[in-house]
Amino acid sequence: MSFTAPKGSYDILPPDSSTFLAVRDALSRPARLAGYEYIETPIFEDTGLFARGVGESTEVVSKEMYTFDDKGGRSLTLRPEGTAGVMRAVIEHKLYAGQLPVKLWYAGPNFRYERPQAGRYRHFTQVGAEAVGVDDPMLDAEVVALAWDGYRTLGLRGFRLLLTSLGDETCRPPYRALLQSFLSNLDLDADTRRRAEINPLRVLDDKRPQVRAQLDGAPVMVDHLCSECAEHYDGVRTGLAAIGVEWEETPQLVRGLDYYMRTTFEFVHSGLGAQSAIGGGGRYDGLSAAIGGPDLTGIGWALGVDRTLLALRAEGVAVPAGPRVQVYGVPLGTTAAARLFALTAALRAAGVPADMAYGSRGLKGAMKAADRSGAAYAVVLGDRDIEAGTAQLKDLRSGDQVAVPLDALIATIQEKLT
RNA sequence: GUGGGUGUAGCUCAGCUGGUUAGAGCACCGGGUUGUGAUCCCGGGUGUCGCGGGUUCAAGUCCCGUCACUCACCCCA
Repeated sequence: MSFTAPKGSYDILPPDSSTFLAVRDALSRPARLAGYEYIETPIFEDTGLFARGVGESTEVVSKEMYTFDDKGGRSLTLRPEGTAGVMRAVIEHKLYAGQLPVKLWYAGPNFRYERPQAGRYRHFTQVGAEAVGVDDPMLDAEVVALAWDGYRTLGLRGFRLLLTSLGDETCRPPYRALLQSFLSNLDLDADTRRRAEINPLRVLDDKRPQVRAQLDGAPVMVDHLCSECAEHYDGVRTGLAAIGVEWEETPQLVRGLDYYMRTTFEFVHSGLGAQSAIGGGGRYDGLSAAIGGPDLTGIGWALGVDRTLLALRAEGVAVPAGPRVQVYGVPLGTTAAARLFALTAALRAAGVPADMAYGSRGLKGAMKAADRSGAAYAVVLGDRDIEAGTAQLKDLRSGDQVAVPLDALIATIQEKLT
């Protein structure tokens, strides 16, 4: 009997795992620099939170949730997205009672029961940011810009920002009715007809040519915004333009979660196969009230770490990984090994990433291990050296080797590494 | 949920219309050098040919089933 990672999940292994960490760090850095503070919420929540927050009509809730009963009979669900849990925490702990906006960022796994394919997993990792409690179009622009900066600083270039406004409770219902009457005159299959009933906006995003062909001239939300929404949207665009963020007006942009309204955006990349979105978000002013909280506005995004990695690979961008070991100890014999063991610990205590050869590999094997470790220097120590009170310090790049007094070794190494 | 593709060594793959001991490159291990890596030379195959059944004198190769992976539809980060 042997086991493999469950369908749709995968292991993040070295050496790629360091890139994974670096991407997660880089995507969240702009938010951290902008006053967003870290929040960590449970990976499972009350099933009702997602049903009401994300929306019963969404595919995510209706067929993609990992739901189970715990031993106490509670219905819990592995989170399919991050915003609902964060909003729940904001409400539960009354974070909105302090200064607004409440700015939060988070990172972690999410779960959706979907058929896996390139860039789509059942267990996927997102970095998220949310700004709650202030309805200012400039805040929308800030949030969008934070994601933009994250991708840019990673070295990603081939991504595009799609932007639109979904209107609000004033202008969306009449538009929705208008769209539904337009769609009712089209030749659509039963499945799509049902979708037109539940969420007609989503039909606009259909990729199939036979559907696309009929969508010319379909009414779009941005042409039917109420004056408040239109003004808000103008403010967002003015803000983005002011800081050099480039976007593409995309009226047919639709998000999969019901809570989005007004500002809505998606970052797409062409290098991932069929799954083009590497991040997305928008304004969710109705979410708090929908899950029993006060009337709180909010705007945020979630960026897919897995998909960003695919995009980086597609562009051939190398992400600088964290520091590897700098010094590697090569002992000859047990006496020397004991001395090197203590020396290695002292190097680490002095802040120098260090490792050494364990087990009886022999000198050749230990040197090989030193080479593979990526270390800049090897410290070779044998009985002969101990007698002389020195260690052999070898520069693994040049091959130069010098004898250094043992009591000056750490200082010498620190000096060479700076 | 629906459809297509692929399963041979740790990895990437070769193995022609079935034919006898299953291969290559890389990686890995050992030696050349019991005090020196990366380079070089020599040696080592580390394998349930995904799994089960069938056809055949003979199956990695053909057929059926099954599982896994993968790509796309759908959906979405």
